[in-house]
Parts: sequence; structure tokens; C-alpha cells
Amino acid sequence: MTDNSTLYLQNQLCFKLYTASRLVVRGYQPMLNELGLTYPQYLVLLVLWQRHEQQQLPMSLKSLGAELHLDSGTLTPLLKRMQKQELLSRVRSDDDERQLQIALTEAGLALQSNAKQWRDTLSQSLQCQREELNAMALQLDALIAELS
Amino acid sequence: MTDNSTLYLQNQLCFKLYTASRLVVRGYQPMLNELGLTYPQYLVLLVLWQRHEQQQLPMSLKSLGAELHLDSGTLTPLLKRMQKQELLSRVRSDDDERQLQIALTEAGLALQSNAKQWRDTLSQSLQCQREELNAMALQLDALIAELS
DNA sequence: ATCAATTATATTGTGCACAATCTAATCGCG
DNA sequence: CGCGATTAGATTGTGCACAATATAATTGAT
Repeated sequence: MTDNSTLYLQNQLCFKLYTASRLVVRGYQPMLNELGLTYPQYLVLLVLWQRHEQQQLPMSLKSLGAELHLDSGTLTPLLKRMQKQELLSRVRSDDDERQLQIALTEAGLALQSNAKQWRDTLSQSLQCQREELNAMALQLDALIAELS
Repeated sequence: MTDNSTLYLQNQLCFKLYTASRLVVRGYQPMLNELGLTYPQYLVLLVLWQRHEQQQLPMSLKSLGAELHLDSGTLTPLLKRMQKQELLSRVRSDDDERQLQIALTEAGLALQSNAKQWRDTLSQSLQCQREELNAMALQLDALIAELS
């Protein structure tokens, strides 16, 4: 009980994840500003770009939420904003009118080439510890799998 | 240019950090609900508890923000809410009236023993990969240091 | 076929994050 | 001393996250 060190901020893995996540997103800000996106909006596009390549669009809000671990309370207004920017379309499914089908617009697809040009810039900024980052990525996968 | 795989969601370290951070915070919810805190409020108390032990209270909003990597736009309303809950005090410094001195109240200090009781529960839930988590913590430290 | 249960999404309300801007106190240089 | 520059914090506005709840479509058991 006299050992309080495990309650120190610097010892908390959760704090490190929380801080690292926010700082990395800050590193994305130059790109995001140029693309006119927020970070969660960029994540949505990453999913849609991949699905587009695999010809798996449209996809439902639910499956999009499953990939991003986000619910309708977050995604509904976010997707409406992206629709207003004409980056994607939101259409009710004919088969099941509860489902909202999300698809890329031309403008949303066009942003991909712009994002690709930032890819190398961003990865190079962390290149110096590429090995360590790969190892960390694997551990994050394990952690996320355990918590999902 | 035909290689889009680096733009896949699953390959993005930033997405893994973002997801892992949120999922870990979700794991803290049972504790946070019982303590009546949000996660950032809990982080503030972690700092204050540690400072209290080291007899370094009160501390300024600025130095609190430096530890948490948060600015006044986030902390001012957050600290006001915690003051309303009587967890901490907010007083202008006599020496320099620009500075806001933050200190623990009795109630804020009392929560520490409650948090300690959750410590073992939470750490045990991830015990199975303790080695990996320690390694990841070190890599997060390096990443945070580089991005700070 | 009916209706209770389930499912998909929307809505509401609270609390961060953070950029941008504002205000007031302090500092420092001439 | 006087005043421009700096500093600490507050304010405003936008956009997530997420819990809780609501609504409407679908399913399934009888």
C-alpha cells in the first residue's frame, strides 16, 4: 500500500498510448489540412479506398463501424459532414431499408492520389526507427485483438 | 503508384495507436464509473497524487498541461468541472496573478486509495502479456519523445 | 398472418481535443 | 519610468467519442 509508484502517470501504459496517439495525429495535420479532412474522416476514406479497390463498395455504416470500432453516434454525423463535402454517398439499401449504404464519390476517390503523395513524407519522418515501429505495430495488434 | 497497400487501414500505425488507446480507456470504464471520473480527469488526478507525495503542490495549469500534453482550451473547462466536484482547488498565484495554482482537496486525495484498489484488477487483466507490454511501453516512450 | 424481439441507424447530451483569438499580467529594453 | 513584447490562462467554435435512448424496418416463433 505504501508503493504508489504504480499509480504514477509515467508508469501508465494507457497514458502512453493516449499521448502517442494524439501526437501522431498531430503529425498528420499538415496532410489533413491540405486534404481538408479530420483524422477520423481520413480513416473512413482509408477504408473506402481499400474497399473500392476490392470492388466491395458500397458498404454499410455498420460494417464501416466494425472496422473502425466506432458506433452510429460517432459515424452518423461524421458521414453526413463528408456527404456535404461530396466525398461519399449515403443511400438506404433497397433490400433492407434499415441499412445505410456508403460509397465513394469521384471527389472522394480522387483524394487518394493526393494522400499517396504524403505517404512517403510521413513514413520517412519516422524511418529512423522503422524496426522498432514494426515491432510495436505487432504488439498493438495483439493488444487490440485482446481488447476487441 | 500501383502499390496501394501502404494506404490500407490495417497498415497504419496511427490507426493502431488510436484504436488501442480507445479500447484501453474502455477497459478503464468500470473503475472510472465507480470513481465518478472521466479518463482525462483521472490522468489529472494521477499527476496531482504524484505531486502531492513529492510535496510539489500546488502546481500551475501550465505545468500540468506540459505533463499531459494538453493546453488551456482543454484543461480550463475540465479543471472547472473537477473543482465543482470539489476534487481540486483553482487559485490565482499571489506572486504572478496570471498563474492558476492547482491543488488537491481532501476529497481528491481520498480517491487515491480507491484507485489503488483497482490497480491490481486492471493490471492482472493484461498480465498474460506483461513482457510484451513492457517492451511496448519503452517504444511508446521513444515515439513520444521524438514527437514531443 | 401476427406480434414480440431483434437489428440498423438516428438523436440527444456530455465531455474532451484543439485551433484561433482574446484579455490581462508581467517582463525587459531604452 | 514607459511601453512594446511576451506569457498564462480563458473563451469560442468545430468535430469527434460515447452512453443512453428513440425509431423504424425486419425477423421469427407460434
